[in-house]
Amino acid sequence: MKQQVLQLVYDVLRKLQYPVPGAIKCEYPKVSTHGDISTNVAMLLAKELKQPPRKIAESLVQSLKENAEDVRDIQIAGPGFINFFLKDEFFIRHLKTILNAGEQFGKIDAHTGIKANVEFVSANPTGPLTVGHGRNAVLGDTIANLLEWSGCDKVDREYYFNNAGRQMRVLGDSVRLRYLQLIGENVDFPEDYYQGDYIKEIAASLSETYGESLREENAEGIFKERAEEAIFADIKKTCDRLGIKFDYFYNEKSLYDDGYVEELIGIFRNKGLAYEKDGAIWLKTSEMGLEQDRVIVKSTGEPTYRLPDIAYHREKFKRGYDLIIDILGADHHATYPDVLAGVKALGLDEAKMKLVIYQFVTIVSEGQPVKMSTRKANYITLDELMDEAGPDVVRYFFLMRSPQSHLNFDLDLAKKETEENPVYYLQYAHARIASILRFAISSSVEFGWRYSEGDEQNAECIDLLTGKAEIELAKRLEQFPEIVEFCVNSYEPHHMGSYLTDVAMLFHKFYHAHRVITEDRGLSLARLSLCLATKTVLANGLRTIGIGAPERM
RNA sequence: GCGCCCGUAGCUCAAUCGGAUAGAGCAACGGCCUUCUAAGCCGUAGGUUACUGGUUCGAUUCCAGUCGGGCGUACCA
Repeated sequence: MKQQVLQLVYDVLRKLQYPVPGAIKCEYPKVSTHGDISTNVAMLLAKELKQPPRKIAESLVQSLKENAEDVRDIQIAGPGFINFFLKDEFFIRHLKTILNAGEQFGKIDAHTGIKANVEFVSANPTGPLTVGHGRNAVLGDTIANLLEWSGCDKVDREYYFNNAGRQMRVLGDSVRLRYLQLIGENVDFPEDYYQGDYIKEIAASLSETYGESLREENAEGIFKERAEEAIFADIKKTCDRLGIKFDYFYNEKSLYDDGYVEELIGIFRNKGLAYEKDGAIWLKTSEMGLEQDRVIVKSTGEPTYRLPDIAYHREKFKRGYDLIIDILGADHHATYPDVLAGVKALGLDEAKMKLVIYQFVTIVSEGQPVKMSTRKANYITLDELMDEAGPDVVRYFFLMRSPQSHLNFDLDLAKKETEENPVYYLQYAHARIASILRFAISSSVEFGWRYSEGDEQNAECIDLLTGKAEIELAKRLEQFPEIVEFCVNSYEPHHMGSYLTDVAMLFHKFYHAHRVITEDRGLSLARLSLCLATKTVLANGLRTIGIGAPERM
């Protein structure tokens, strides 16, 4: 509706031959006495027209009124806001639109024709996913969901990993040493090796299968392979529990095997953007707007991470994506400018790339922050979290806050409980509606009429909804598609959570104010329409953030 | 030192990219179940938006500075 009002404003401005200011805003006022939708046009025009805003507003209102449907009144208030009061019937009749759209309600076309790639998690297979990865995983998956809801032709979820490198060598050697210990060798286990129990488990399974025959094997062979295999299986299982399925697992190694890294060095050289110094190859990032040049190949001949990173993003462009999103933790923030500069230097359109940075997660247990380190095995895994709280709660916790805000994850709260948990508030509203519908089917006969699913679609009596709680709820439901759009455009899914909480709250209020099933068939059907529309919005909204909508609780 | 993020109720966080009287959840206090789910509802209390200045009709939001916290600042990823 916001869009329609905005359009109306533009039309009237043109008609009256007023200048059209750049950033006209329409918004939902916080207070109901300020109407349903409010615009700041008059204030924006004040300077240009050299007239007081309220006077300009007055000159607009008449014309606005003549051209507006569904509008009950237009008022001028405060410093010069123009406030639109919409007819209640508009919102009530809109319930039918929601019911007709059903599972599709909230799908928008903001990204029609776009092929998107969302890269997230991307943890190397050195250990189980921890709470830190959880925020990344949930954020990435939810943004992908929202892109699908906003009309993308295709959204690929991608996991980028590296199974070469030093980290992985240490991992293999950690398994090897644990294995040797198991078969009775007296070896030291270095402190900076991977300390987690999962290493011992992998070693144990190796000793079970191969006995002592691997005594002379080196770390890079079967030890590393088995570790990678086992850990990746574990990671995928964890993601699966969270409801996350990747379309691609992209191995950094393939960039070398396919010659893309080598090719990229050649391109930079040909463009005169790379040079040798001190035995290393440098990229002239200083000429690309960055502070200093960066090494892309070390003097040892080994590339630094940024070279394959650039090659990787180049591949994403080649694969035809129009939107390339990276979900990165704040600790990786510094790596992005290099990639961006590299991509730009290649003549690719860096505007297609979007970065979503999220701040760190602090686990709080018994009031104390828990320090975590994968290597030291001092961490809480995502799986443990889900064991205690369930996937829905875990997802919700990670999505409650804006990405740029530090997230305090209260372990005791997440573990402990059910009723203190905000996510149950939403789910409860959904389950409650489901229960009412069951009741309607089974018991309406006792009230002198019969309800079966779909009857509410024909409720001509929908205009019987006139209570304050009913109107308020219907108004909020109408905004759902705009919330989807807002979330996807800002890459901030936490707004969906607050919106749904608000819908749930308005529903609970309605529930306490009005009885749904009564002897009055018309009124009952009308209220069932409202219930069903609410259920639709809750279910669809929960689907966008990947949380279940239970039929009973 | 420099760069990015943050500082809002006792606690954890919002605030529709500059709007009107800054809002939720938890915690505290007082009410509401013989009627469709009390995992709920109603009410009370809680604030100089870290601080100082600036920009304008208007600032939690933008700019400068100060204080405090987090993360970076590699020929680690």
